[in-house]
Amino acid sequence: MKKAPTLEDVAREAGVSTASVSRYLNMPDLVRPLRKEKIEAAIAALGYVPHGAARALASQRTHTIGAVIPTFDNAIFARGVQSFQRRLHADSFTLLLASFDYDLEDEVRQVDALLTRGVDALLLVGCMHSPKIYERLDKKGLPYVHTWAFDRSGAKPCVGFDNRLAARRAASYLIDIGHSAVAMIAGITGGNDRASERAAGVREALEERGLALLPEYYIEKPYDVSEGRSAMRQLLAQDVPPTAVICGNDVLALGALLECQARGVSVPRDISITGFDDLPLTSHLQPSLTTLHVPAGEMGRRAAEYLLARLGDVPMPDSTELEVGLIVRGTTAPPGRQK
Amino acid sequence: MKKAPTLEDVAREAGVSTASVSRYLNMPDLVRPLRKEKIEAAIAALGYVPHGAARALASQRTHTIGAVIPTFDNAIFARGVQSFQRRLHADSFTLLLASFDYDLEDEVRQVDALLTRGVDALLLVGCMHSPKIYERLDKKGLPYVHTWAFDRSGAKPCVGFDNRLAARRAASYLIDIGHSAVAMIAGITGGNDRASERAAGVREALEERGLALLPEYYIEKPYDVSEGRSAMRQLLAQDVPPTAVICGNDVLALGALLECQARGVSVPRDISITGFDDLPLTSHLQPSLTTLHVPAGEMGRRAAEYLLARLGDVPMPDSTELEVGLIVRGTTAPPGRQK
DNA sequence: CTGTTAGCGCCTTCAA
DNA sequence: TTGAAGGCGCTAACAG
Repeated sequence: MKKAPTLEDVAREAGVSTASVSRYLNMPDLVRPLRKEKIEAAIAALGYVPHGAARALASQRTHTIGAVIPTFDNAIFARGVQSFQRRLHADSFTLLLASFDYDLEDEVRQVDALLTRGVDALLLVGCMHSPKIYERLDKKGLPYVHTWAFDRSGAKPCVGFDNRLAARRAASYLIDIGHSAVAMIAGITGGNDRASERAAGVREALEERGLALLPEYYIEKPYDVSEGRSAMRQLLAQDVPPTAVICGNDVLALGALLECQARGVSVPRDISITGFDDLPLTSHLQPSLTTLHVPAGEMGRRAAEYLLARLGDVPMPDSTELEVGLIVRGTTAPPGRQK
Repeated sequence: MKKAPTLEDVAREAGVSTASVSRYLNMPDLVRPLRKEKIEAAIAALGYVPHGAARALASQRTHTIGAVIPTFDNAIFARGVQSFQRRLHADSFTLLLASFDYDLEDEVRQVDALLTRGVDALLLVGCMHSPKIYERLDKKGLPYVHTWAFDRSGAKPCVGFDNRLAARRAASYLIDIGHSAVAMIAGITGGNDRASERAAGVREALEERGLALLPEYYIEKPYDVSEGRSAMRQLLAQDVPPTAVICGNDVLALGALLECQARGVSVPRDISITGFDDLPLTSHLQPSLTTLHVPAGEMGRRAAEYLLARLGDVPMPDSTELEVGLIVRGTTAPPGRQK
C-alpha cells in the first residue's frame, strides 16, 4: 500500500505553495491561470486525490449529508432516496445512508454514527423520533428535515405530505361511492407515525360520516405481501365481511388483492381495495390498484434542496407540503353489485 | 452552533490524559476500571461524540466501507445491501452507499468520491468495471469484492453466483419438459455482465441441445414491469409465438405474465414463463412464478465478512460461490397442452 | 497501565 | 494574488 500523494507533494511538484493548491481546489477563481495549469499538471502527474478526512478536520465541513431511513428494503424509500442522492450529487455532496429496521432506539445509534462521521445535515423519515435525536441535533445546530410526513404545527422542518389527510381522502371516496362496511389493513403503527396517521385518517373520515371502524375490521400487519394476504383472509372469514378494504400501503394491498383472487372473491365486484404509495407495479395489476400517489421522487429532491439551502444560508421555507393524489383505478367500485 | 466538546475536554473533565480517553475509546481493556468510570462519567456529562474526521486522519482508518450499486431502485439490490450493512454495523463499520444508474463512467466518479471519503474497502456489483477503477483501487491497495456475479478465472475476488450457469439451468429445465420454441426477454446487457451472462447462458443451453435462440425470440428491455409487458406483446404477435419465455429478472417476468393475463393467454397452458431473482412477491402471484432464487441476503452478509476479514488480516478465500436454485412453481409446464 | 508528544493532510487567517 | 504557519481533534509510538 503505497503512500498516497498529498497536497504538499502537489505543491512541490508544481513549484507553488500548499495554500495555492488548496485555493485551486476550493476557490479556483482566486488562482491565476498560469499557476492553475501547473497545479493541474502536477495533480494529474501524481494522481492526487484529496484526503476527505483531513479536509473535513480542517474545514469543519464534510460535504456529506446523512439520511436515516427505516429500511432499504422498501421500494418507496428507495425511490425517494435515489432522487435525494441525485440532487445532492449535483452539488457534489455525498449521501451517507443508514437504516434502523423500525427500531427507534437503534435510530438514535444510527444518528450518532452519522454525527460521528460528521454529516453536515440530516434527513429523517417521519416526524416521530426519540427526543435524544433532537437533543444531539440541536446541540450541534445541525440542519435537518423530516420527510414522508407533514407536521401542521410548523414546529418541525418538513418536506412531505399529510398521511392522515391522504388516508381520509381514500376513505371519503369509498363512502362517497356507497360503502359503509369499510375495513382497514394498516401497517404496524407502533413507532411509525406514517402508519398511525393513515389509520387515524381512515377512522376520522368514517366517524365524521357517522360510520365506525369496527375493531374486527381493523388489522395491523408488517410490510409484506403474505401479511396482506393473511389479513384479507381474516377479513373474509367474518360473518359479515367488509365491502371495502383500505390498505396502509401497496404491498399490503397487493397481498389483499392476491388473496381475493386466490379465493375467487371478485374485485371490485365483491369487495373494493385501495392501497397507498402508487408503486409502479400497481397500475399493471389486473384489476389495477386504486391507490394514493406518493411523490417520493419530488420529495427526495426537495428535501435535498432544503438542506442544501440551509447549509448555504439561502432562505427557504421550513415546510413544504406535497400533494398525495387519489388514483382511482380498477379495484374500487360501488358496493352491492352482488347479484 | 456551539463548539462540540473534544476528547481533550473529556480528559480534563475526567482528570486524565487524552491518551487514556483515546484508549478507552479504542481499546477499553487497556484502561483500569476506576479510570474507565471517570471517563464514562465525563463523556456523559459533556455529551461527547467522537470526531470521525480527526480520528480518520490520525489513524488512517475510517471504519467506513463503500458500496457502489447500479441503483437503489431495485428490490434485489436493496435486500443485499440491507444485509451487507447489517453485518458491517455489527462490527461498527459504517456503509457509504453510492449509485451510478448503470452509467459505467459515472461509476468511476462514484468510486473516486468514495475514495476521497476514505472508505477502507469497497463492494462492487458485477465483475465488469472500468479499468480506471481497478487502477485506483490497486494503487491504494484497497480491499474490494465483486458481488452478484462470479468470476471463474479466480482473478477477481468475488462473493456471488454464476449468472450464466443459473440461466442455463432455467433453459435446460424448459427443454427437459419438452419446450423447443424458447424465447428470452433479457435485461439491457450493455455494460451489465449480470444481464449479458444470463442471456449467454440461455443461448448456450439451447445450442447444446440442438436448438437456437432465434433473433425474433430475443428481446432486451429495461428493468420495468411495463417493459416486460411490451416485450411479451411483441412475442405474442409473431406468426409462431414461443411456448416458453425466459426472463432476465422477475420484474420483466411479472410484466410478461401480466400481459398474458391481460390478453387471455393462459399461463402455463399456452406459454411458460420463468423469472430470475425470486422477489418475495413472486410466490404469491397467480400462477406463482417459476424463477431462480438469488441469495441476496446471504451474499451481502458474506461480502461484508470477506472485506472485514481482509481489513483484519484474517485469512479468507478470495472467492465464494453461492448457489442459485431453480424454484419451479406455477408458470411453467410442458408445451403442447393446447387442445 | 498511563502521560507526553509529534504528527495525520488540509484550510485559513495574516502579511506581504 | 500568493506564501507562511498555526491549528482542526485524535492516535500512536515512546518513555515512564
